[in-house]
Amino acid sequence: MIVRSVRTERGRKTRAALLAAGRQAFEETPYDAVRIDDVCTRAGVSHGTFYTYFDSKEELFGEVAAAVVGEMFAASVVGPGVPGDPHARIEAANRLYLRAWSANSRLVRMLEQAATAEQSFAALLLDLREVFVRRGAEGLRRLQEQGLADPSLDPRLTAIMLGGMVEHFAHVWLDLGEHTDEQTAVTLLTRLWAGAIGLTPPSTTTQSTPAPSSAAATAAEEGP
Amino acid sequence: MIVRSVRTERGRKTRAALLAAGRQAFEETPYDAVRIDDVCTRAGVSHGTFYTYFDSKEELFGEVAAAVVGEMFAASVVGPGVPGDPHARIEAANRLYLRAWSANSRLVRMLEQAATAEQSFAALLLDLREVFVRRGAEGLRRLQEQGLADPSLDPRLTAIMLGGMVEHFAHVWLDLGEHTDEQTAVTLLTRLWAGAIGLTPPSTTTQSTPAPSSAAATAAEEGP
Amino acid sequence: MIVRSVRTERGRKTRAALLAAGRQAFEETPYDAVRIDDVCTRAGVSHGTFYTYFDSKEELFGEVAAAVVGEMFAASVVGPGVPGDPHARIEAANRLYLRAWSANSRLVRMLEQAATAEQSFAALLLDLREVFVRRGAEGLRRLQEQGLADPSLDPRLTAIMLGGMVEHFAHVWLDLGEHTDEQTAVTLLTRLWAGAIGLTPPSTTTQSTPAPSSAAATAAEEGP
Amino acid sequence: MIVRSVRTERGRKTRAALLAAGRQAFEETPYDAVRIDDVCTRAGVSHGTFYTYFDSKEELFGEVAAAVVGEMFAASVVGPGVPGDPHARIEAANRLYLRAWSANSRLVRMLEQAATAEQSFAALLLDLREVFVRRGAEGLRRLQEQGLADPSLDPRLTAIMLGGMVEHFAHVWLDLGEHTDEQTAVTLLTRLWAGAIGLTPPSTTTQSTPAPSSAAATAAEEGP
DNA sequence: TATGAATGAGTATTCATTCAT
DNA sequence: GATGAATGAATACTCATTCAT
Repeated sequence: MIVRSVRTERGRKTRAALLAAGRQAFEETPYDAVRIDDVCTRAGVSHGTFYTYFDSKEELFGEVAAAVVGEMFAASVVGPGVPGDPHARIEAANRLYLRAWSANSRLVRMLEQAATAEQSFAALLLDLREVFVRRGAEGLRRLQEQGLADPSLDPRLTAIMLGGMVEHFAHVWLDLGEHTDEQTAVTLLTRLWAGAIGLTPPSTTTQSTPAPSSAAATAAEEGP
Repeated sequence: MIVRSVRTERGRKTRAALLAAGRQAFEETPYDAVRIDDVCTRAGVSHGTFYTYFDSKEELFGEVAAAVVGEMFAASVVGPGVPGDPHARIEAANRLYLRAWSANSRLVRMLEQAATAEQSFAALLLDLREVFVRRGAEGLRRLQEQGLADPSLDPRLTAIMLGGMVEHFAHVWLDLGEHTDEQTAVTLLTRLWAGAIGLTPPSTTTQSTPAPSSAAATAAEEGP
Repeated sequence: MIVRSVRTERGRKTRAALLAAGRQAFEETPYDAVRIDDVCTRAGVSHGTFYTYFDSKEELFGEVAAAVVGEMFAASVVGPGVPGDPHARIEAANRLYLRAWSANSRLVRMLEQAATAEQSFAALLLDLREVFVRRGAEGLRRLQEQGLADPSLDPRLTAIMLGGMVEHFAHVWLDLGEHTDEQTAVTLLTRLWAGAIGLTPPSTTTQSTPAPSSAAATAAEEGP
Repeated sequence: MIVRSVRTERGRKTRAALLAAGRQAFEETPYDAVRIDDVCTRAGVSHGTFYTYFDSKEELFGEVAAAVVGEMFAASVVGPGVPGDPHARIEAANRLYLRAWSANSRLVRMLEQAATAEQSFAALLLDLREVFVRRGAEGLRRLQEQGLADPSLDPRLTAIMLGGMVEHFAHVWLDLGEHTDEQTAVTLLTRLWAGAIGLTPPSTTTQSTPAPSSAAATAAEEGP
């Protein structure tokens, strides 16, 4: 079976079922504990059928991971209508960041795990991280240019560190069970982030608006 | 072999060899890929001998992990002779923090992985994290009391987030190959940390306040 | 492979081959010495295939034993056309009894052995024994009602003892190599059995009593 | 260690401890499940020590079995003062027979099991059985000579069958949990035995004694 | 395409036995 | 003699993958 491309409607459905079943399985079960039989059972197909569509568990996981990463890319995009207030924009970005990582926490962990064994997964992971890093660095650079953030900070390294703070918190919060609510977490992450980059206090910028977060409600288009 | 307690010098050496070999193996190989026979070969004993000292791979890993966690506890203690300057003390703490996690990055990742499957490992991991969180929260609280840090920050949550930033950076830096040198990393982490908590710049503060140095004297063994 | 039900003809054949091979192996080899690989080799399948149909050696043995017990149940039924003469009927029953136990002597011994370790086997064994005990007790009770046997004998206990005599003799005869021929054995067992229950000699009784033959008609399918 | 004969007092004690521990273990545990380590633990010696006294588990079991068989030989001897009444003498013999087999039921079963694998054990078992068979055949022959039992019965085969009845009942009674008390069992076994060999009813012999069993109370010296 | 039976490499684990101390 | 650490042969079992139907 060399031609893996699906030809018929029926085949497309089977493939989709296997992918969905695989994603479910990888979310619930540690990587090595995921059995192809489990996936097939969930998908309602026989074991032999799996190999019509995938060469191995690795290939299946690769596709699942790529799909997840694609979703995270999409989710990370701050939509149009972002307020001008930098603080509100950072908050909006942090909320998206936290949600994106929270939604796929298990699978990202698994991807990290798989990355230690397979080069291709490591590359996928780096790609994923790079998107967030670039976005963060870009936002910081813009603030620096506007004279709103400490200009001596290295944008890339700073974005890695502060982005890592958010990403890591998503893990601690969801996987390790640290108790807090999203609003509290986002607010604090944003304050720390703002303080860390020396963001000129909103008091100067938004003198008349005591509630930056209310402005954030209609926010977005791009990260900080 | 029900009695697992080692009775002779020879036995103690063999056990130590197995532990050392296990640690090596767990550092180099993904958890599920570690074979008991690999460990035995490294330790220079037959595989039957393994079961004289451990019941399973899990038990071996448990001991290895406990040892690593113990080392990290020890390494996280900021020793005496630290300068009284809060900024310098944060930097010292961050350096220790980064080194502690860097040195055992692989094993901690593995512990996280193992924690998803075994409750006991999850508990060990929480203990480990808690020590660092407490230390961080305590340091922040002291600075707040001294009027040197933003008093409105929740100490625990802030410590989790900023500690996570350091911990996560250790991972990105070492495991994912982000290029930078330790000094640059520590300096930046410290600046971000200090900015995040609103640490009053030393130059301004230290002049008129004799407090920091005297306070530092009684806090010499604790991080920020 | 959770679904153990066989779906195809091929599967049914393989399963049957494993059962047959297992029965052979258990007949030739002490229980603990039976290797799953031996069974697979006899059945001409790889050892992986074994686990498609059975979870363990115990499960295989359970099915083999159940089959044997089923056969013994069937073989113990004294068919129609048995003479009405009680003595002749006891003889017929003893012959069947002896043959049934002789044919499966090894497997029954093995079942006894297995029963010391596994509760389910003990239950199977008790069931098997109970069938023969009931049949014997029932036959005796009928003879007692007809005034042909000592009415003071406890039917159940007597059946256990005399049945045990036959069962045990099958073992001594076949497994321990006591030399004699079946006819001699059956004749003697029958004389002892008849004497033990005080069976009224047929010559004396049958003449004036039309009962035995009529009674035999309704007891044609039951042993003594 | 070629010389296995024990030289010192200490050695004799250790050996005895191992034998006792082995007997206990073999009584409680199926043959293959008996671990040499168990035996050593019970005996309070280290594993290595076992091999100072025995070559293998088989050798140990051989000695244990020989000791048990020796005891059963001894126990089977009906002591002096046996009453002349044949019925009482049969009862006394049956009681001894039942007790001897009951006391060592588990070990005899194990010996049977071991006999299927090792020739030497089979021989030991045959020896044991032979003693009881001889004794039974001899008793029957005597009764036949005295005109008290059916002279047409083959003494050896009859003794095997009736002896088997007792032996087998001991097993069913003790190992399989058939409920009854010893007195009931012995009385019934004796009645069946007596009836089976056509023993001339006591009424002829002990006219004035309506309670044969009371005479049996002071019985014994030899079997029937 | 789908099925599910067959395969066998790979791994953990047990335990009798040996041997240095 | 006694100890207990070391050995490794023997075996059960799993599961990804192949293949005939």
